[in-house]
Amino acid sequence: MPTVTTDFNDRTIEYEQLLNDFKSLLKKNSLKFTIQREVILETLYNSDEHLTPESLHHLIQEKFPDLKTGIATVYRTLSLLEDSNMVTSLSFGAQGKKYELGAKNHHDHLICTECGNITEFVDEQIETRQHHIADELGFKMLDHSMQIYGICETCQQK
Amino acid sequence: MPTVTTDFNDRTIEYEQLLNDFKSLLKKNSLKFTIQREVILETLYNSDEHLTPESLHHLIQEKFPDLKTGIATVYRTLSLLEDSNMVTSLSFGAQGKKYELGAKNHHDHLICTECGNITEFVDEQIETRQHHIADELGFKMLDHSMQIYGICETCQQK
DNA sequence: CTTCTTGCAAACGCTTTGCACCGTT
DNA sequence: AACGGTGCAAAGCGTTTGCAAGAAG
Repeated sequence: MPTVTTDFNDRTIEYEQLLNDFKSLLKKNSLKFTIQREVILETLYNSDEHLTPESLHHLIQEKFPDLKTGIATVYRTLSLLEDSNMVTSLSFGAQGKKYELGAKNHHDHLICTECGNITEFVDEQIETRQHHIADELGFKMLDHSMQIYGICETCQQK
Repeated sequence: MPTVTTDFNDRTIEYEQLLNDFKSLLKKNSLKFTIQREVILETLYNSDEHLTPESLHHLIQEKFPDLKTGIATVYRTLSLLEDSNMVTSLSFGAQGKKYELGAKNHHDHLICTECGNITEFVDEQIETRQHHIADELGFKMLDHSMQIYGICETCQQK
């Protein structure tokens, strides 16, 4: 073994925590831990992209062709994960949703209207204000999402 | 004529401006001004709700049953209005979009996850930060939307 | 009279569901 | 053994489109 790669270790530990959370969640609800469910979680974890159910399905078919995972299972698992707040989604009208693991740090999104790419950001001032606003208006805040739409640097140069 | 009702006058003037904008838009693109298009704009204007294409269609069928406006026309007109930035939409995954006139003052949304109702708000601090963020990340900002999800006062009491 | 618009119905694309078989517990 | 999960194909549902008839310019 070469010298320890902290990055890799961090990722590994993070993933195992995630996997354990998932297993606990399943147990708590008398649901079963299956290979398909694990592969979906793992693929989400290893992707830096925001994935559509379809693109997630494709990734899984490429990496684990033997499993023959059906798209229905991908949808069912994503719903399960979203209901338990392990993943979050962004909506795109009739074009569906894109999903990402919610275990990552919270962040908001800059979406390029030309190429569809998504850049993440966090701004503490905005986070703080959101809590103030919900309080003022009598809402019990559960979640929030913010998207800035525009043209990214790359597309501006075209 | 009775004494002037400023509220009514404001609304009327506002609507006529809107209608003129719409007519200009159509003319500029060699499109035609039809009764259906006018009725869609008017119904959007007279609604305080965020409307789905379906609910907008229902409203129109109730108020103008003789027109027999088809849902396809509602969709086509909403797309037209959205493309020209006269209306804005909120996405709800596969459940579609809700539309509102964009001519109103800009605002963000508090969405109740229990009853689905939408409360509007504006916060200048957040508006300002959004511009800063887009600038910092090299985005040419075109638009943005922010939603806070939570449980509204009414639903908390249930 | 030309061109755009409309309503209708069919097509579409993403998502959900019913079912028989299979895997986990 | 019992119970939930899976893949498949069909159904669902909101949205879009092709087309012939109709209205606007």
